[in-house]
Amino acid sequence: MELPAIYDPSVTEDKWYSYWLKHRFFHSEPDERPKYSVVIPPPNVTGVLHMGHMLNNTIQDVLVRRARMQGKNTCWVPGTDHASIATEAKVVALLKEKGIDKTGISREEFLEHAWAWKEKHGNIILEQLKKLGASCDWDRTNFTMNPDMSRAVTDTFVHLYNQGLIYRGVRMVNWDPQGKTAVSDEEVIHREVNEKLYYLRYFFSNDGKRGDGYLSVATTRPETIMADLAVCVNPQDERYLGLIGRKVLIPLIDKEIPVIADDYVTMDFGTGCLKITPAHDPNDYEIGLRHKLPVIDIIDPDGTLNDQAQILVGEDRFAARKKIRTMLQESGCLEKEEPYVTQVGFSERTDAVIEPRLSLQWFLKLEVPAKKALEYVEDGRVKLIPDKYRNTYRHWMETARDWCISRQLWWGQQIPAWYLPDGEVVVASTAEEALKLAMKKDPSLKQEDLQQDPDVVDTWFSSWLWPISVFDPGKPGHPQKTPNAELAYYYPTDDLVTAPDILFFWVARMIMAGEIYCQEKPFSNVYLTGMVRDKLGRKMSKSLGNSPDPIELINKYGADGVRMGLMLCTSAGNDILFDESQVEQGRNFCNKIWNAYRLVRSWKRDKSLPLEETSGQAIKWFRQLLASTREEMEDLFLKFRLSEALMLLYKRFWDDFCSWYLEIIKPVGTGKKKIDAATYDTTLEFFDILLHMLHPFMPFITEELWQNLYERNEGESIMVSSIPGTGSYKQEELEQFARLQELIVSIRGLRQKKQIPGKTALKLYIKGKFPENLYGIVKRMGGLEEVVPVKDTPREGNLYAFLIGTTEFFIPLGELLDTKEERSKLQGELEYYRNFLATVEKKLKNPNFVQRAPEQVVVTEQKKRSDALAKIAALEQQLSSLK
RNA sequence: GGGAGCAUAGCUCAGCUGGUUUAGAGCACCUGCCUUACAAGCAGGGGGUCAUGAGUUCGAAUCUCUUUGCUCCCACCA
Repeated sequence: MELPAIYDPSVTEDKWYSYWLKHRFFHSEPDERPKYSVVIPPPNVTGVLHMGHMLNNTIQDVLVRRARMQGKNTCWVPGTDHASIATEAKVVALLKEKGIDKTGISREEFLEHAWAWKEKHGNIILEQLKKLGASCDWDRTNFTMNPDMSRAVTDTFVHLYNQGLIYRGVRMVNWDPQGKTAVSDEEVIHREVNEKLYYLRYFFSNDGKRGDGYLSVATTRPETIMADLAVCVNPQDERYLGLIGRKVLIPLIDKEIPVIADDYVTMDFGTGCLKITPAHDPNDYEIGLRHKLPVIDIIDPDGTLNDQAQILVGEDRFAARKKIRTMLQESGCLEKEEPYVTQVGFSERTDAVIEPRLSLQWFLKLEVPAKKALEYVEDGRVKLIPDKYRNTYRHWMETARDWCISRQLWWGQQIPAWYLPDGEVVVASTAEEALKLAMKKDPSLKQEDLQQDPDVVDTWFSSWLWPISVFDPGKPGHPQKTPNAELAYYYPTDDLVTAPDILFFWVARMIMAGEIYCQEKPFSNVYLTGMVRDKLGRKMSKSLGNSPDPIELINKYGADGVRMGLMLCTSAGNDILFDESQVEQGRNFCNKIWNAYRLVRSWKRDKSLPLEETSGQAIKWFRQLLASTREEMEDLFLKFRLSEALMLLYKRFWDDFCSWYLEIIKPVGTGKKKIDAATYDTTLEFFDILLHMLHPFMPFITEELWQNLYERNEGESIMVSSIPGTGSYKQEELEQFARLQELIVSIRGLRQKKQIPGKTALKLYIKGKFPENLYGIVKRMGGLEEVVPVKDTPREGNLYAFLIGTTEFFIPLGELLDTKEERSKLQGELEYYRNFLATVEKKLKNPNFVQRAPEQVVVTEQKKRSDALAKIAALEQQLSSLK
């Protein structure tokens, strides 16, 4: 078979992916084998694959493929999330382009558009994952708004309501004026913003007219003054003691409001006077409650001022701020303004400035679930990787406030609550059941008398059920129900791979749902990936244009190359600085593997040839190296140190297998490609093992070569084949070989330095310990004609001398030896070892050290001393023989 | 404002339950090579007072504290 010198991923990747699909290797059904299950963090159905997905899904695929090769019944469940607010925003924008206003169409019409859009774009991201090689069980592809998934959400709502965990109430919520919906605390992102602090004059009231004197009140939100209901000072504040109870006038509208006192106010901030606006500030709301103030809401859901404001009606809150500033100035009520840096909340999804807003919403009590979910992590039933996230996790779980779960949107699961004409509410899974409940209160009621709550639940209220409902959608909402066979087999899942920014949104809540409905964790390990940034450490964003298109990268470098590039620079929890050069390294590695295979394939197996000593020794060494590598790999995977595992394989393949093993055994001489059968067979076996170890990281090229390695039948695949055994290893023998390598590197270095061509054969004397059965390899790799063991330093002149461990080596160089240079080299080394000896002896002469240090450490130091002494003696002798 | 984490070679990182010679890897870099597997390659090589200052210790990259510089999380003092 003639193979091209350059590996071309484009001819293999699609071929093998279709092959895997055709033979349903990704599909899993419960059986008697041990299972390994993973649920994908469902990407937004509107989403397009970005580098974060690439990283995340590569990691999952590596874990999944490795488990599968270990013989586990492996199930990776894929799917997408309906992402209510993000998707709804997209659909609204899309309709707007078509000239359709959401407010002008019915809920049903809107949902039709939304579903149509989902059908058209919803699978893009999953198709992209296939390009990456993701071995998901596509038969199980799910969607958080599939009917049975939605049913699970509804049942959960009903169950938790009946448990008294869900309640409805008026609360100050985070309002997104762009999405026109409430959002949870976690969906608000605080950013520092340069604003102004305005100092406003609230004149004392003289029967509703401006009296003498005023209170100066500092605020960042002058547009809300019309909703003021008091000015508040600290009761301890001597400046204002006599003023409590007096009335002041709101600037511009001259409305009379009282001066009240509350401990909340800090005396040394601003002027010590705080305007109280209960409708538009959470703290003011609390103060308002304490002082029984009414509430005046002047801002509409879309962020514009309403009639209640009296002035600037219809203006957007920020436009109103600008205008009111001018008006205040003109009326003499703006005392001064100063620059002020403050934290402003933005909506995670729409980036609109969050407006605190009083509204009637549904809440889920988190206190008890959070406490239980904390225990899972604290006692190690759920492990976070890296461990540092335990602190943040604990902090959040200890301070979690009730979760606002209602959203004023249409795209999502509608809240299963029905209102009776008298305003009473019934909560039930279906309209019929709701009617039954309602009729218990009033038998005359009919279906049309009931009004379903128009809101939907938060997306996370569906995704927190994901690891349960993908297996058994009937289980959420029904803690007593016996789990179906799937849930019983696959749950809890093994590993979850996700980003730390949704640790609370999602991970914590899945643990809560797991506890509530299964009394069991949803997964054992949570591997938290870092964020993918560009090489300058900046976040990848569309506006910066620094985010590469993953599909283009795959087309350019191959999926294996991209996977390797990502995996090389990922350590759990640390952000990864992505640079295309890493992907290039991945591609180069593919090419290396490819060419190693080409070399092996170019040989002719010849049964009549005997096994050469050099090959025998190389085989013995490499077999042990593989055994020790597998042991290391086990350990690295256990600790989720995936980049290190890959780097280890990279070095084993490139440095050890290619540069040493293959170079030692490869047939030499022109045109001669014959190789003895034993070496040939063993080399294929080694190749087989290496391909197996590499496969989780680089599935395509390994499958391609594995298929070629031996005769294969249709239906076979590396991904479901077992790894050949490697046996045991002896550490001393590996170390011995490492010294052999060091010797050869020294000889090559000498050649390089002295410009001795490879063809010029050299002679080597060995004084000291060095196994004779490795002479052959030394000769071959070092280009030597003779290796001579000696008892004493040879008498021969012009010897180039060097040390490895305590063994001395000499190479006669004749004219080439520069005695002066040689002497200074030896003297340099001598100085080094003398200094070294000095530090060691300093330690050993220190009675404190000898007394207090552990015996083993002292022994090591003594060994260091004797070694150094031996080396110094050797060097001195070499030096004297130079003269 | 509170909390957490990080700082080791030009870059990305490992080492951090203190003691395996005087700190490692990959990439990048430098030198020499188109040696019929691979120039996406081969061979060789240089490069770090482990951010700072102090302390604990016989001994510190590793433990404690100080300073500086980044990063993240939490927190609604107008």
